[in-house]
Amino acid sequence: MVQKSKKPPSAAKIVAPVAPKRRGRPRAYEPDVALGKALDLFRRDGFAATSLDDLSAATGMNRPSLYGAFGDKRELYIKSYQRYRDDARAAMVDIFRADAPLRERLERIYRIALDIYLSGESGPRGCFTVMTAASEAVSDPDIRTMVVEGLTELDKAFGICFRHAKERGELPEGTDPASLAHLASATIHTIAIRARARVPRKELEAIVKGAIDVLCGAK
Amino acid sequence: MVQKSKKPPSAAKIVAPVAPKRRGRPRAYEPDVALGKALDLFRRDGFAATSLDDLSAATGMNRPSLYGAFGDKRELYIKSYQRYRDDARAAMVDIFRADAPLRERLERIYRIALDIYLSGESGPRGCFTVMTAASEAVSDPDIRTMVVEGLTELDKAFGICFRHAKERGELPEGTDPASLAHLASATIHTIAIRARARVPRKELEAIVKGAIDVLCGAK
DNA sequence: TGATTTTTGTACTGTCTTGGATAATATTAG
DNA sequence: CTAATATTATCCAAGACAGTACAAAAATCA
Repeated sequence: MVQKSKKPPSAAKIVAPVAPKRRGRPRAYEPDVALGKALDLFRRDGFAATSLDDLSAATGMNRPSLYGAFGDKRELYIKSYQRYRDDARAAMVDIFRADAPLRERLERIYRIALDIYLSGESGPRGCFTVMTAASEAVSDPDIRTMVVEGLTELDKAFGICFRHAKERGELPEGTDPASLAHLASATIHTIAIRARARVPRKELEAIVKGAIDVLCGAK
Repeated sequence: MVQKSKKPPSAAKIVAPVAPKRRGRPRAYEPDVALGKALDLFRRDGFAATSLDDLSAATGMNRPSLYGAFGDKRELYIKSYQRYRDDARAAMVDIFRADAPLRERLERIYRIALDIYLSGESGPRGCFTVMTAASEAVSDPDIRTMVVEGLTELDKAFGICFRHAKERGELPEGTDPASLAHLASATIHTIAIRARARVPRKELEAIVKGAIDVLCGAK
């Protein structure tokens, strides 16, 4: 009922990005940008400290519209988190798939991570997973599942990186790609936390540089 | 006024743990254990989601007593965080100071970290700094300062570890102790996050083991 | 004993909170 | 033009919330 099918089951799914001629009064908001605003709020203040009034003000939608579009607060939070993960994945997937030397790939991944964590008008926004979702994860099984998925996805992506590098001889024979992958993920996590504490980008870049040196087996 | 001197300025500071014969009605609570209960709540639910009623119920103190003893909610949160840091430091300082081989020191540190993060009746409690304090750090300068202090303190402790190890020849000549220290801290952070997502101890121990292998330059 | 001091217990205030009910509005379908 | 439909805008209800006022209670001091 909440998410009722938006169209009568038409023969073919039309992917028309424009005017499917909906029936009633037109929406005064764009769901995508509204969700983006909600994401920004949740990311800055967390679940509990973000009120529906805040969300209403930020999205320009009034309360009933919010409910109609996204469900209750928790559903909106989860949809925001999904959006965040989708965005983050989209920003990194090309680099993970790219056919570049290990060091270059790592440099590019961490540069993007820093961009994500440090952007934001009212201070660095940090990582949704680390800053707010992980907190909710203890008490909310659905969020917990998403967090675990996100963590293992990152581990795996790094894992593939290091395995490739080892196969190409970029890494010494004895190295364990899985361990290096976990350390690479850990570096993501530590800079997310430090970014949130307003550690300046220069320092974070130094930490990243040191980590890359170790992970690439340089000296 | 909040923290008024508890005794009339006596000649010598008496460290008597018993009955200094206070004047009025005796307290029905012990400040230390009450603060511990408050810490547990804040750690589980974060600042915003923890209400004064919750705190009142958990500590057994009623609202006015809470205010009298610890100040308002934010002050109580900060005092809880200080308590957490004191406890964590106390649990690790001996190991950091101990004169043991690098690998053994790391193993002991991480074992204690896991104990801290995984304990708790209603699920793993995670790390106060990572789970809730870092979130508040963007908007609250005082908390931010405490978080940064905590992070750098850990970095430094690990830094001393690795520098010692290098001086003793436990590490190859080219290694950079500061980078290894940051990776050791990052490992602390990553297990704190994963613990909160209810990743089982076995897996966390495997991650730690892999990290130690890399950090000790094994293989 | 009576005065003083400190803490407790109860009750209160005004604000904020989530979620929803209702009516007005804007569009399409026939 | 009329009916159907989807969205908006306004308002409301019930409860949670932080913080405080005030009197009763329990101790020490003189």
